[in-house]
Amino acid sequence: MGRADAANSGAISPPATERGRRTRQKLLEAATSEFGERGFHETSISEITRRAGVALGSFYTYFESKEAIFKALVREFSDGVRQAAATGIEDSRDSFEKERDALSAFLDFAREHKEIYRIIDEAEFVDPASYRAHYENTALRIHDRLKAGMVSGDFNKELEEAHAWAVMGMNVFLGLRYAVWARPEDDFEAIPEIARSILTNGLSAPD
Amino acid sequence: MGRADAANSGAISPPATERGRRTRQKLLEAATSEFGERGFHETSISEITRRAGVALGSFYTYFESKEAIFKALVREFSDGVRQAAATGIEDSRDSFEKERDALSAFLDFAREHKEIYRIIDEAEFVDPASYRAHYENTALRIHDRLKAGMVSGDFNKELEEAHAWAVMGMNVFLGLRYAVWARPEDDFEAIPEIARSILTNGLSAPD
Amino acid sequence: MGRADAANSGAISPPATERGRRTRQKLLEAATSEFGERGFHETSISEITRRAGVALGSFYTYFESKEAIFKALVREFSDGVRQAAATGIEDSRDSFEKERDALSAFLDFAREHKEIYRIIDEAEFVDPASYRAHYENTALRIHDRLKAGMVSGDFNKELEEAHAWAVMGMNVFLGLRYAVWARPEDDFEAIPEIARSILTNGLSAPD
Amino acid sequence: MGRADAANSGAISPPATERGRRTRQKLLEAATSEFGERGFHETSISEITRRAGVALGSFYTYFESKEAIFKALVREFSDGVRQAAATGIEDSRDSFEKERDALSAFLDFAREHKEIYRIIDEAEFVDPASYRAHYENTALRIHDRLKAGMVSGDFNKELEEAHAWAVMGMNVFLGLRYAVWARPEDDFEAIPEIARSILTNGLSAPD
DNA sequence: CATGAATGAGAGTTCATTCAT
DNA sequence: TATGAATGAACTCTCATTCAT
Repeated sequence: MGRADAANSGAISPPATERGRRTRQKLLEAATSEFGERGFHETSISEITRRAGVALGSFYTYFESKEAIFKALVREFSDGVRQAAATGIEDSRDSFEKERDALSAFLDFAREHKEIYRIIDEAEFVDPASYRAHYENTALRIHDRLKAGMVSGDFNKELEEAHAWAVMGMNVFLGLRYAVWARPEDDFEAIPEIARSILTNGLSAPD
Repeated sequence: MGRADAANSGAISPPATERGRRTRQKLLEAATSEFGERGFHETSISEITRRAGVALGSFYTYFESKEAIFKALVREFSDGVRQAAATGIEDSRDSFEKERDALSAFLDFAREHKEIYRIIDEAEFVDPASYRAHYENTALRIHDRLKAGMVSGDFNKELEEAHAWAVMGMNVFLGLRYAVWARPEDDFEAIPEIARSILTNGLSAPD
Repeated sequence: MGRADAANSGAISPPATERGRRTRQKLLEAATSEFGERGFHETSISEITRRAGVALGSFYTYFESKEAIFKALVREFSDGVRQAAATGIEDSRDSFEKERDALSAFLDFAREHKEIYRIIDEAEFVDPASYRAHYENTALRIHDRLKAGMVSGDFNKELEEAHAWAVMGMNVFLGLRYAVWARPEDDFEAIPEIARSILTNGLSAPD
Repeated sequence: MGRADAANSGAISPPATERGRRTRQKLLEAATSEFGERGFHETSISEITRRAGVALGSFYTYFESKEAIFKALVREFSDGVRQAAATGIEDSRDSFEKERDALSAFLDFAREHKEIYRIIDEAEFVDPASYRAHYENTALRIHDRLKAGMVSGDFNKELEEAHAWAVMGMNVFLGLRYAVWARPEDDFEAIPEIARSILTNGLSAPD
């Protein structure tokens, strides 16, 4: 495979010079903004290059196609989410705190990178494989945390994949509402704790 | 309203004949399939009309634009979800059952109308207002059920809007995984009960 | 020729009923307004029928094509101009008055039928033969008046076709400026007299 | 201005290379011929590019739309008329000769650029503002000449705007008849002198 | 590496006209 | 006569991609 890739005539090698690296980076940043603001189909390569301040033709020095730069961004954001969560739970003291802190880190990430929703969501149409991979990988990681919590005794022993998807869905929609569609009156700091209480007690009234 | 509509010269009036009604319906069905299979941007009007078995120009007898038929479908599906849930909870005996049954009805609906995810999700890009309206309205309805459950004593008195979004996110992602991305080995009948247990006890291990 | 026309399968016969006559008239009036406001190409048959309050298909009961109704209007206006001028000079006492009164009648006609310029001018593109015929016929009539004035001794004996075109151009542009593009501050009643003075003395300073 | 233009993302910047300048010029020439022969609505962009020998898409590298290239041509011709007249009267010895020579230059220009009538006349429908501007500016320039003739004592002191429009109309229609619709038997060289005689003595018989 | 002109397939949309009712 | 649905050719415009400089 390595050789096959090298043989792939249209393949693009990483920039060899510092100047090239900077140009590539400017393109990625411009694409993030444009895709985030207008979406994939409403964005043209020429808008990306204009925003990046480079010539139209230069785009193809760094990316094979419009899809290619989009995929690169999806991967970048997918990684960003993973890392944010991983870092966020380093100091958590139990499994419930872990889930709360993972959500909290995710919300922070989403607030700083508002484009993430539009880019990952649009992957459903532009690059379905990335889209599915992102959510399946995320679910796997959550599932792993659930398993750890089962072992530690915090969580019910019967949890399965569906629980991981339920937690993920909760997180994603809380992010949609309180990061992307945040309103001035929202107390967004309270959200992670709300999620934790749901995972701890569900919605039940106290006995 | 009547006059304003009449003044809008390019506006489209509902079909005046039975034949017209049938043609419009055929177009809606063809569009559902095409948008569901290929997505909005990969679908051309001519594919829709070919599938519907009418001439290209006939499309514009019934819809102002590609966006317009898409919006009509989003509204239709958004309504379908609402109705499915409403019907599904008619016989539920308590608030927890209501949530379980609503999810169950939604999963059934999604399994029958696999296109719904692609169409509603793509609304984020094609018609953001519908997309947001769909989720905000759905959250409102869930919130209303939560309030009813608080009054009835089933639910914790502290539930708020965020809880509704959490429940909605859980449902949406369970639908994504177990209706849209269902695998043969899945026991999808068990899903609603899993959701109910989360809402009842969270993920906690029994005391 | 009469028979040949009758044999022409697509040919349209004059309305047989009073109702038909009224519908045809409504179409002509609607077309006058639409062509006058938007021009030939920006006007669609459906706008004409909507304005006339009849069904789209009914248009073809009365006119063979969009060009056909346009031609009918050009002819109507061309005739209107001819008649207005003819009536306007009935009481004129000499050849100079005749020209003044013809212009005056034309200006009145154009003020009442503002659409005339757009319709006759657009004939240059829609039906060049009518356009040319209109101006050549008008020039011929003016030329005839010039000849009469030469015979009566009012006019210089050397006048020829070019003089007729010059007079016509003067009239047409005075109409453009003082009927179609009239400004509130204009003293449009003075215009015919100005034209007469030009035809009488040119622009020369008095000796 | 610079910044405003740059901000207008879809705006078209002047060709940066010599090759670009040539392509733009070829398009203008092809458009002149096509609009002149068929008119604006009967001409398609693809006919223009075919005649220019460039690809369809290249059109939009240089012009924003079919209207845009048309406007550019109207401006060009409007300018051409102005210049032709200005040059034509450089050696005229009095005000009457000036008018004669201006007309003569205009007739020459129109004979060399037969498209001018169709293009300027069609502006009435394609870009009414240019059409009106062309004639109002032309009338202003004629009016200025009339004023100069009043000061010099050649012309009657009472001349006003209407006289300018009358002169312009005369010229335009003499051009229509003797440049655009010229006939073999016409003595077109005599036309400017005829116009001069009208401006000198009107149509009156000599005393 | 950078530039920007050139390409052309492909899309959405319009609308004059026809025709079954 | 009147209706309005149906037709499909034709058009303008977009834009990802290529390539000569």
